Amino acid sequence: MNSRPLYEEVAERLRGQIFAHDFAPGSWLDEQSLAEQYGISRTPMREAIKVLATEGLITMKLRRGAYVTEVNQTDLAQIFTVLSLLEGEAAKTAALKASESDLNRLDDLHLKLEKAAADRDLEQFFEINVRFHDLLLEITANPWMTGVIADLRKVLKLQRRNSLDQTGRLQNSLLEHRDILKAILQRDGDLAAKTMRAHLAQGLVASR
Amino acid sequence: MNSRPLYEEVAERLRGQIFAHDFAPGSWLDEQSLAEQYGISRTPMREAIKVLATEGLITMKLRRGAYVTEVNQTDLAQIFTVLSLLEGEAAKTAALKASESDLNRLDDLHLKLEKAAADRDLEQFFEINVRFHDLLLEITANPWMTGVIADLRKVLKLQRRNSLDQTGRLQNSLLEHRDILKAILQRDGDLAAKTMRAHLAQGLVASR
DNA sequence: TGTCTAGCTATTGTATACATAATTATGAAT
DNA sequence: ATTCATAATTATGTATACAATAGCTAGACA
Repeated sequence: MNSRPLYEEVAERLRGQIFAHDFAPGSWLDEQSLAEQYGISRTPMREAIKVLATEGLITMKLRRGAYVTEVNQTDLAQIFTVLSLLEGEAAKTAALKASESDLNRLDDLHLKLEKAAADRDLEQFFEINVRFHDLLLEITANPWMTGVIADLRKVLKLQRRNSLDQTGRLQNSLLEHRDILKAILQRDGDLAAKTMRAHLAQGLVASR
Repeated sequence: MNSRPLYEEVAERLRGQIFAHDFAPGSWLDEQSLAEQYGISRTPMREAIKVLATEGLITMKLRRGAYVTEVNQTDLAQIFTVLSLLEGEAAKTAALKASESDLNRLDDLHLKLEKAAADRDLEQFFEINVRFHDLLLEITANPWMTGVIADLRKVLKLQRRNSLDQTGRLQNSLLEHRDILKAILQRDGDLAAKTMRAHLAQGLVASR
């Protein structure tokens, strides 16, 4: 009756729990008790665990089971290096090939971001922020790039405490977004890439 | 007794068969008969299939089983776009931070590449070529970048017929490698990135 | 009291059995 | 002959059962 296999739903739910830090990085995942909690058998739970392990969220130890992956500061810096490069390129591509309607959508989203910032609505700001980045990827229309970025962002979510709540980070993030949008509206690809890279570099600093 | 779980060995073996085109892209993978062929039960076979599916080599269809992923020309172009960017950056980083001993190793490898080309030893040329690219990644020392590149290269291997056997491709590839090495030895990061991107762009053209 | 060994337990790894849904085959009716 | 409905088959999805090993506990001996 379900529209998708159980192991996928389980994988998604488990992912959510890991992102929510229900399980701390490094902690052991008891597949038996997890299966009981979810009200399923071990089989789909094991398959879901394999998926998350391949994604890098979980680390398998031979005959010792599954552990939530720990990412250290070095990992974070290296991941941000790759992300900056990719999202920078996406911003550049978007600047060059966005349609007029795309630009309107970007502008519209940014307005909502400004509003969320003015309202000091962190939750909302965070969500719109993600949508802005996603829209750039949508305009870039390279599913493989989008996929790679999504994978890396997943790993980031293991560690990153919401860095926007740090003093001034929200305001700075907004300023950076303004620069990015401006560059794109001017169709200045190189500037778009540069401002995006700077934006993500700040993200790394804020995550320390 | 085994040093690693069965599903991992199965995943590796299955990957190899897919790369060897034992199963054509788009073809159905009969998990039951595969398990019989491998002399194992369906359970580890299913777990291995989940791993390859997460890697993108296999596509799951609900209640229809597993199929070898088909990549089309658009996919290839998009993947090469991302690869060029990443490997270009790796070449740049390598040019800037390689130690003298690293440079010697690169030079040494390239000499072997020249020899393989002179001998018209395609097998050898292909292998040294891969080692050269890998060495650049090793010098760059960003495991996450290396991992992303490895993932994308896996998907490429689904489709790419060995493009080096095309007339003149080997010779051109060698020339491109010369340019890359020269840029790195001169520690010209931007030129290294540029020549590497050009090299991969040619790889895409050759794969058509 | 400390340490080494033996076996015990808990958990992973693997196999088998059962349930369910999709495709194909069969047959009847128009 | 073609089409639709229904049954049979087959493969996937899920659960349970069995096997094997790593780590722990307890007991014996120094």
